[in-house]
Amino acid sequence: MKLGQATIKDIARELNLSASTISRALKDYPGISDETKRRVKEIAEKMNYRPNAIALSLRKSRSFTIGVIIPEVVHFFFSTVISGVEEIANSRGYNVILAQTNEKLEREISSIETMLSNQIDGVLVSYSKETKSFEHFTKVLDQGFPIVFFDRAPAIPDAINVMVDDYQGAFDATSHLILQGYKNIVHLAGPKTLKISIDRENGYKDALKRYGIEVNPAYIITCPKGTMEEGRELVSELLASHPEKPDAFFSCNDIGAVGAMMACRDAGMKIPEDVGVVGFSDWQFCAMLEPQLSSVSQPGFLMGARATEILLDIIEKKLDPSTMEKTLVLETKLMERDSSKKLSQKN
Amino acid sequence: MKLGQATIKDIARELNLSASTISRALKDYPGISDETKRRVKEIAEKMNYRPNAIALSLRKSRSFTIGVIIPEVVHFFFSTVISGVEEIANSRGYNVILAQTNEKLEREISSIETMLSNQIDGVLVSYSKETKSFEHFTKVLDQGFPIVFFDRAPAIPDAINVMVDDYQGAFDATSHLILQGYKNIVHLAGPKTLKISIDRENGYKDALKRYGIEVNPAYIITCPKGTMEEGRELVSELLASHPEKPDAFFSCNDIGAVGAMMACRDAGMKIPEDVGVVGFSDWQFCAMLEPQLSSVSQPGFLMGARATEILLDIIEKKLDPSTMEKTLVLETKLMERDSSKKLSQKN
DNA sequence: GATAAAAGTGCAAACGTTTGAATAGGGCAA
DNA sequence: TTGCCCTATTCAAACGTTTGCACTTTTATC
Repeated sequence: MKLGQATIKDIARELNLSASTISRALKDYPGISDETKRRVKEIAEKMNYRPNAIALSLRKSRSFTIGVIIPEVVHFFFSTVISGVEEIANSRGYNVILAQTNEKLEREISSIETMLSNQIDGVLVSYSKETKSFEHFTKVLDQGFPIVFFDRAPAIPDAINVMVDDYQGAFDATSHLILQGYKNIVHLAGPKTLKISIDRENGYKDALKRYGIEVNPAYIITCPKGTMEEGRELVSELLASHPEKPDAFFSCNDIGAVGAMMACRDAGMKIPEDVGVVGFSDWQFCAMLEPQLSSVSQPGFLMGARATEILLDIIEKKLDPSTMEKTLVLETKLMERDSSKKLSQKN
Repeated sequence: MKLGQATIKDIARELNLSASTISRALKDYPGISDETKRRVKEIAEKMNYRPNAIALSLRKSRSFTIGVIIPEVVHFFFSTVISGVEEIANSRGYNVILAQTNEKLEREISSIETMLSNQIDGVLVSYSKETKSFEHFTKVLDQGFPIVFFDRAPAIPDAINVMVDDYQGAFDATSHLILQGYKNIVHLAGPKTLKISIDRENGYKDALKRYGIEVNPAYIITCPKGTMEEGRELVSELLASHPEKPDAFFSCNDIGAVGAMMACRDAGMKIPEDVGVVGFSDWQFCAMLEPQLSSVSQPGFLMGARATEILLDIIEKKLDPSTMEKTLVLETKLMERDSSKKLSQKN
């Protein structure tokens, strides 16, 4: 009948009761007669009553909504993270509001502003590649607002992070290549603004050192864009210009690894016989390639889920940000596939 | 100083003015002296004032938030849709709240309920595979609440849809296989609950008829799960059991197509010489496979963007749902790659 | 039959904002 | 002085809930 949604007041009018009685009856508060409760619920049902969460938010200064700020949605890893966030948030009665920054600092700043305006209870952030200063985060953190960072850990003291052991993952991947008999291992590195890039590079370097191989700076190629074309081009150039050709590639991402595979194929090199390749992230398609691409798998869903659990625990005061463990490191797992299996190939 | 955020009242107290004056000053209403405006803005800035969008929502009965209900986030196509939605919503000043159903009807129903409770202004929906009855949508549509469906069009008269021309895409893909000289074309079909599955199957059938090829029911295999393993198994079985082996596969999704490619390889058949394969959706990885997989590309970003534009236009009354065009069909594009190029291979 | 306790319900304020209407003070013409 | 119009500001209600307190009525106790 009415235009908008039925409210508590409408029910009150209908039954000649006060709004407070309706509110209490609906919530099964003690002190309301069973008969009244029954009638209220019946009418509520009939009028298709749906509590107005906005009014509740205003009253309680709690919105039961968390924000997620992410560089890109169209990204296998991040989409798995979102999935994990959504799953936990939903199961604990929270909504998820989403913003993607497209790796732009400006979008990051405006997103967090809008979200705060919308009274979110907390936010999960993976900051953009452009972000070098973290004031827009510290400003709100200082006000006691809960932020949990994931994947990309910011240079903020005492910030709460959920990340993957990028160093160890890279170390494992590089070690694996060495143990398979590859000697000249090139690293396709990510932008230096991201801690994960640096960690992965360090893992790579330390693995080489561990096995007594000298780190060759010319073998570390930075791929700022992280696209397949970029990887393909840079690797092609390297192969063309370098007298002693590299015989393995460890890329900081899977897409770059595919680029490397293509460049190698272009140069007539066979994978894994002539050259080994390992990627990072273990995107879905790794198992579909020919040969299947070895990669360091990152538990995206788990990361999203754990980060959300921590955030909600902080929001609900089950966890105290000042005394809690600040960093949660999740383990990676090297998925050894054909692209790096020189040894088994020899059999 | 204070615990929470500064409010209009705080500014009012600070300047010994009333809340209404502050509100008007901040919005540059006429009738407020320039001097007052200046002072108000200065203090607002200093106190780090941030308007409370929740209070505004309550007042205006408008939340400037739209919902997106989607089967899965970890899905290339859907993630591109989300990206398009986010882009347009953001540029027009709206928030996006996200829910994934994991293809469960129950989640779909509870998601829309929660969103309505949260006073969203409208919702974009791609319904789940489990959904057979649409009452939970018609109920809210009848109340005049704006819903735009995308990709999967529901059986609801007058519902507003943005979809892809699945029929034409399938027709094109099948025609392409025929023109390349393949004769026994198998179709890996999707669940019959989805209109897109039926449309694609019809496109396949009609293309066969168009070229005078009889439709063989045994060549239509339904893959309810749509996983790679499922495709691989079903195709392997078919190849093993069928005396006259099929020489091409048109799959209703890319993952199934990869399964088919693997099964063919397992059976010692060469792609594209012995068997042609075409997928649907043109996921990122298609161009990374060996051979590269031909596929029907769906404009996911555009679909998200257009659906959002339509939804916001309805919300903002720029478009009238009763008189507007109900269905927007976006074109697909066949990406012809090596997996289906028998002819050029022969040269 | 008085008194107290218990049961059931209503009042009113609060959350932060907007907005139509009212008010105060000043200037100016008649 | 009166009357009128400006300008700048305030009042108060409204959006839909919740909740401490007060109020009425019934029931129990002595």
